Amino acid sequence: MGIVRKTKALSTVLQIFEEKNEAKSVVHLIELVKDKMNKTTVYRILDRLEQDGTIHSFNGKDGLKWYAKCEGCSANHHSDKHPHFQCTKCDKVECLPLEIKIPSIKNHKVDSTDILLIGQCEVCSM
Amino acid sequence: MGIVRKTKALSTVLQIFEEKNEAKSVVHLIELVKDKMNKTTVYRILDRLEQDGTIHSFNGKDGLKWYAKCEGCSANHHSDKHPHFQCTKCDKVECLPLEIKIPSIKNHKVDSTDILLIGQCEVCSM
DNA sequence: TCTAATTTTGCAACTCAATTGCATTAACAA
DNA sequence: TTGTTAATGCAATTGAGTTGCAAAATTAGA
Repeated sequence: MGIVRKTKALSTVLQIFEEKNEAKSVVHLIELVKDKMNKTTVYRILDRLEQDGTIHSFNGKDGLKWYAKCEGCSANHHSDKHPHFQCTKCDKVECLPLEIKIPSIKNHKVDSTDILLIGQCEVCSM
Repeated sequence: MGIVRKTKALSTVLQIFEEKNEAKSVVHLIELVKDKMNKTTVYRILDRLEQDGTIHSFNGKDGLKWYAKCEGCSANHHSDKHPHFQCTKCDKVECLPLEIKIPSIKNHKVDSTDILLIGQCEVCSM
């Protein structure tokens, strides 16, 4: 069960994802809202939003957890198979609107993929 | 600078990677050698071996750091672009001898990739 | 609108992987 | 064998993420 009640803390977090379609690390999110709510609350809201399929999570290059808004996902179906790109200079993460073909692997059942491309983003590669 | 001196602790760790070509999490490695050396030593040896290109590291599905022996890598060139597969049931990780085609991304420079496939391995999918 | 049920939050304490500083020990070149 | 310095052990620390519990906020129903 995900979101049940609409609270102030919830809309604060939701707004961050809605005003700019950009991935955010949990650490950064906590920093952004630190005057408005406790870090535990941030973790719990993110959990609930992910259960509802509103956002999806993935691991950044340093092992930190990141979240981004889902496009066309729901609680029962999560199409978070798209790859992410993280810049080594500015650390920003982008969701890439690409399908990456994963060849099937003998005797293995692949449920999900976690693909992170690491390099220099548009701004930092100039 | 990677490995300079050949110590007992070093060969203990190296032997683990050599006797079985299997990825290991740092946590598991520390457990394996806990009677022979300090965990700090394990972390430092892994660092040095990675700098030399003897092993490569990647993040497992739970954010833990894993290491595996490199095939055809050196200190200056690291061909760790191969994907890894982690089983949701037994947690084991395999290095997959596959090339995954990454389409080039406009105005981005991709230096490396971090691809983790998650599912059930040969043993656990039966 | 008021009340009761229950979800959500804040706070403090905790877990656990990973790192750091420093004194001691071990490797090895000369 | 000795001196240099890399490597190690140990204790303390960092930082992300989690947990338990009491207090506060939301919401459904009267």
